[in-house]
Amino acid sequence: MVKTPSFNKNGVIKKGAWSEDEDNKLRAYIQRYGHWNWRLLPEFAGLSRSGKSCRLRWMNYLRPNIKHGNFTTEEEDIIVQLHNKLGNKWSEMAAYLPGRSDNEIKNRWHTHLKKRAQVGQRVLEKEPDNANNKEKFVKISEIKLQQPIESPLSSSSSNLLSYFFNRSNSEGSVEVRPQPVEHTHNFWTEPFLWENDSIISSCDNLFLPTDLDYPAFSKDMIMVDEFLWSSLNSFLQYGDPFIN
DNA sequence: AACGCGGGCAACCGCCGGATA
DNA sequence: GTATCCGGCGGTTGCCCGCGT
Repeated sequence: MVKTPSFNKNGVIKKGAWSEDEDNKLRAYIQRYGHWNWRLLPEFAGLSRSGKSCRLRWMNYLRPNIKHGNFTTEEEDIIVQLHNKLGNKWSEMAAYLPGRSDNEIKNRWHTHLKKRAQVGQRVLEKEPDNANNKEKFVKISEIKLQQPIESPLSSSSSNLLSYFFNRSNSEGSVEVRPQPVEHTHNFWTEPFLWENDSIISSCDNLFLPTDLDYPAFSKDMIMVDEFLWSSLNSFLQYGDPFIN
């Protein structure tokens, strides 16, 4: 965690690295209510951050199934190949690399792969007939890309819902509606403000698998994760926040 | 041991496009 | 048609850390 100065003073938007406490607040809030409006979210979640900052933190670091750490050789090869085809379309590339955020891919490109690609290009220009080089780059270009994965995690709440319902319909229309969690707070009448850290830490467990009846027909629906379920749950409990 | 430097990465900034009133 | 809001995206910044001298 990068240390940074804190500017959290009465109404001042805080910038810089996120603390563990802030992460917990954001995670707990989104797991429970989803991200219905990024701009208003920090106020309800008790965070002195901009909505954009919250969104970025969630997308790049906190959301479930996000991968951190070293890229595999295969992932790097895919990035190089995708960059050849797409250019700097980091978000599109991210669709091909499950668990990797566009920011992470972009960083990886700038810190490692850009140089590698430039060196490779120079070698090819200098020694165009070198069989080994040709073989190497042909090999990379032949990597069979998977179809981009439609990631519900990078979509809006409403898209999440349509994703969910489309999937369930196409899977045979099994009744899979999760059981709503008993909320102790009413989202629309009560700001979601934390009173102390003990509450925050306990809220990490707000959304346990036992709160819902997971569908048995599709294992990967579970992987769609708690966030989708919580969004759906909020929808079922409170209706569409954009209509009400 | 102290210092400088560059790499790595998280986070910010500004712009753009879509949706809505 | 226009203004406004919001989310998303890509470029950029700035801080930390490890390594070399």
